[in-house]
Amino acid sequence: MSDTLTIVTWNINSIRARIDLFGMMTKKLRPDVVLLQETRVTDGSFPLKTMHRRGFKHTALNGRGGHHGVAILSKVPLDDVRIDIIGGIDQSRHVSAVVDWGGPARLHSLYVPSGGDEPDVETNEKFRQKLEFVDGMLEWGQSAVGERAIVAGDFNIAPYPSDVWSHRQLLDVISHTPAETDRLENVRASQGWVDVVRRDRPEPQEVYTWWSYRNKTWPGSNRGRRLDHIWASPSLADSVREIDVLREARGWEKASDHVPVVARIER
Amino acid sequence: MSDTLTIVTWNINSIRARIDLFGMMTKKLRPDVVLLQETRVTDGSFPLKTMHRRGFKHTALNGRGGHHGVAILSKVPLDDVRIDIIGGIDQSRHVSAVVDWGGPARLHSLYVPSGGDEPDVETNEKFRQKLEFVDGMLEWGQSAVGERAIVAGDFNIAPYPSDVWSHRQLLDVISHTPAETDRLENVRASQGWVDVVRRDRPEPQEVYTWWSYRNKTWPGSNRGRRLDHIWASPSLADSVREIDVLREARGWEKASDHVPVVARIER
DNA sequence: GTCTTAATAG
DNA sequence: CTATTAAGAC
Repeated sequence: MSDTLTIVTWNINSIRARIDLFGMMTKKLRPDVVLLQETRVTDGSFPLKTMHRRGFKHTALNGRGGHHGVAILSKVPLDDVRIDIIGGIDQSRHVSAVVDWGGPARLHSLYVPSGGDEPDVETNEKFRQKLEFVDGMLEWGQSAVGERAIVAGDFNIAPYPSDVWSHRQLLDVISHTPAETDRLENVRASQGWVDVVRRDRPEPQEVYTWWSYRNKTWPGSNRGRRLDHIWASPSLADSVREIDVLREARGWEKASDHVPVVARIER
Repeated sequence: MSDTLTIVTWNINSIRARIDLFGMMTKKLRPDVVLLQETRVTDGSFPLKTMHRRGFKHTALNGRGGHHGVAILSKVPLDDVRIDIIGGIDQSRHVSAVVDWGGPARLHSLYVPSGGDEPDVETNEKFRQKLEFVDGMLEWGQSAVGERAIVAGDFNIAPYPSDVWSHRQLLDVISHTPAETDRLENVRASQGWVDVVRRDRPEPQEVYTWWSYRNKTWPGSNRGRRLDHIWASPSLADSVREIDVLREARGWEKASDHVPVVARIER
């Protein structure tokens, strides 16, 4: 173990269907801790043996059935595993655990609801739930930000103009509507979370972590969005360095539509 | 083209899922004509381009949707393609075509219904249909046997004691019940078809062409059955030589539960 | 487009 | 156990 702790967050879109891609990712990035979203597997069927074989001996799981599901795989010990219900939505969208890295630091794997197709809370229950989830983060994050903490995962929101391939064309598309981006930015700013990716690659740099499966938008037209995020609490933010987006993973055989995002934490 | 025409019959259990195994088979056996069953694909989605690339430029298809389906792939011209409805059961279970091999010879690819689980015509509609299909072969085969002809395929019946791993234990198991074996043997004998596999490997030699996916019966316990057959009309039988069962195919990665059966026809 | 589950078939 | 289809989710 060196003097940096390498953390990866990745919406892997089924850990079972992409267990080999998980291996390719670890070979490439050598992470100490991996925060996964959309594992799509109940805890009992999670491929723990494979993970152990690959050195991830410490795990925190929160999966249930074919949808959603989050997990933390770690080479360093995980303490005080916790599952939080955010915004009253009980759907395996959060798990966290504490690592000892220059003192305790809590790592949260977060999976915000996607929100369906129509950005209308009246007609689209899923969109309403998504907003409720982000509203729920207002209270939830208030206590989380008080620790040395990282919140990382698929937020399903691209908050800034350079987080999408076309700000104008996506203003009415779920993930980039003001109803979402305003709420998310309010959570972040009011609590003091540092969006470390944007800190190191400030606007108007384009940063994307997701490219749709539908339409062959990748890599040609590059119609991506930055849906995956790493937030650091103020007390930890200065130790977070070397942010990276593993863009090439979108081109792998049988790729996830999301790519891994990496950060390294100094001790 | 040499002086023998190599014919293979194979229940491939999805041509799309096993297109690579089809290639392995052809590399191994170098067939001129392949009679397939359980192709599980509509004609429009049949991988014709791949077949053409591999030299099978002449095809006769009868598939419709996710189940059943038969086909003939050939390196030599196919004439007078015909689809017969046998026993009134219209389920893509037959296709035939004529090759010119020392005169015209009709090759039939046949897929007899499996028959479900309970050997009871009262409670099991599928079993009733299976018996109706074999009864239908009585009339159908009468005209077929008048030509120089091969009828090959998955008959889903193991007619003789040495066609199953335990005659006694399978007497009440569909594929080896007297209701089936008596009917099939009656069709064969009354019309004069030559079961060329049994002619060359007479009882009590064990010959199996199928090993179940359920339970790991292969290769250890060798609980197989001879469900796939090659029958020759009297006028052609003497030209049929070098029967072989490609047993090793059951051990291939992602194998079909049936293995290819080969015959060579002299000109 | 790419997964999941479930039902259905073999 | 190994396929298929269909629905639903993302």
